[in-house]
Amino acid sequence: MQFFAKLTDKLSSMTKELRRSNCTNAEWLGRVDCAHCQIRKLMLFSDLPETAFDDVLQPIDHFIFAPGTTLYEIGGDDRVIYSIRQGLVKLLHYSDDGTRRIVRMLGPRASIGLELLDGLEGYRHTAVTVNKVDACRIPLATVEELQSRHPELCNQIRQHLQNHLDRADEWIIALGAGPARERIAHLLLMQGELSADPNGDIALLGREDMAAIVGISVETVSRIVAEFKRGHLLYKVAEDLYRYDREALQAIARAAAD
Amino acid sequence: MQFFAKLTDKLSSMTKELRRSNCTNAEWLGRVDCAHCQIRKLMLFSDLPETAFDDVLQPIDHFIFAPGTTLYEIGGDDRVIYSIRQGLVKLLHYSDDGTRRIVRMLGPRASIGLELLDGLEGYRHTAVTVNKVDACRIPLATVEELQSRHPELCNQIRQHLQNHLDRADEWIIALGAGPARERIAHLLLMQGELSADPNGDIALLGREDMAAIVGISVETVSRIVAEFKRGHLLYKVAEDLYRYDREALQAIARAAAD
DNA sequence: CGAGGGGTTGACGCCGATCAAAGCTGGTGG
DNA sequence: CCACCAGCTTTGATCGGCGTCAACCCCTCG
Repeated sequence: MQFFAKLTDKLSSMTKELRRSNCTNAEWLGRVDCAHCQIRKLMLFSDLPETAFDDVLQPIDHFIFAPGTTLYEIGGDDRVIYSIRQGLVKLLHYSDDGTRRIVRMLGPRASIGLELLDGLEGYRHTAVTVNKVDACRIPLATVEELQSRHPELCNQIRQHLQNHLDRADEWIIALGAGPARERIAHLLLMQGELSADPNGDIALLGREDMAAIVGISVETVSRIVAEFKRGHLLYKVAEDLYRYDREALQAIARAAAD
Repeated sequence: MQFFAKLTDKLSSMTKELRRSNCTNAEWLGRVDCAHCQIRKLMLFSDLPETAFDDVLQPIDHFIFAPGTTLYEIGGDDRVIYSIRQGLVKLLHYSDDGTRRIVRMLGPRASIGLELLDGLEGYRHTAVTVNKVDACRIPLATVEELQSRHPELCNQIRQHLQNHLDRADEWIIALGAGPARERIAHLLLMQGELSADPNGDIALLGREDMAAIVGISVETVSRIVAEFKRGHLLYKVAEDLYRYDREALQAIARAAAD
């Protein structure tokens, strides 16, 4: 009996997920057991004791999302947030003429959708996976429940928000002004720092995404990236993996902007 | 005895303030009695009961700062935050070539300096008053003390951070891309919405500040603003107070960006 | 009265947007 | 297996917007 309840629950989670994902499929990895999560100490719930998760009412699910999957849409309110374990998620905003602007790029350890805690406005952006993304989907009610029992969670949430804010400011300063080549240099350097790779190797984004990030045209991005490649400031070290000349890029980036 | 302690305390507050204010003077209005503050319900401490302030260890002071006063500097850590009651404060970032970029513009009800709660990194920006600014200076220790006794304060802080974040995103989307005239139009509209004035009348910023906000040159800003004035999209209604043609500016702003 | 700071305007050149077309790659179906 | 196509990247040509340098105006303040 219990078994059936759990099963239908699982299935409804999956189909709901599949419906929301407009592009591709999501692979459900199972109900999460946070208490024994290997990387919990790095994530949103790092401060909580293991016992905190014993009796949460709404379950946390663990997914792997294919590239290009929409996790949520601006204005929507699925009552869930996502904690990213692996991969990249872009937060975007569509202007009414169809122009897309990428506002933030989030990787491992980040949480997205926290703006729902604020009340009735819904998600502030559309969130789309860039890579294959490994993430936990946490019901908002669960966050609120945990917070009411463990007020220290609030500090963790605050730090996550502060982190978003710092990234947004960096975005404005480094990617929002100055000549195109400086912005691209900044972008590559930022990606390198964000990268999980010890060498700082990065997976180049599509030109369209890069254009939407730094706010210039696709052609210009392509020209500059191609130029970097020709000058060996950027070269392939593996399939979908590029290494860059940090010194040189920093010199370009520093030319006129921070 | 107690009286003298308080007095010297006051004086040290004042001189410290005067030292930090590199441009102009700050007028000290006195120690604050939050419990009876007329506008507390609108501010950071809105959720707290009146009794919460009975025995805070470090005092909250109330100042009026002259235009151009530096409240704090990037990287510094004065262990205080400011709650803005009236006026405008700009948060800026200097690039190493001397370029300034204004990252946020904050008015009544906003709190600045909350990033100190996060730990050891200090202020993330330099904060400078634009107008005459009426603000309360709250020691960080007081915030932490109040929060430990009233965990619900954390939600209020979270909302303030979320608000900053929303503003930053808006900044990126509306002011960080698109042709110069669209950005200026957006800027004026944003100012109008921020304005306390019921008609949405605004005090025009200096051209240099506007340039640092939208990331274009002073001359271009001047040209565009002058053009707006010539076309009566923008006209003076009083000393230092301008009204704008909302429809027309929105049309310009919508041309290609949000 | 002169000096200085902020705003406006003009002239010129370059960066980057736009339009257009040609490689390149992977997928699909014959 | 190859032909073909679609999508992405690269490259070229052209043109307009905006940065830059410079002069001038206006106002305030010493």
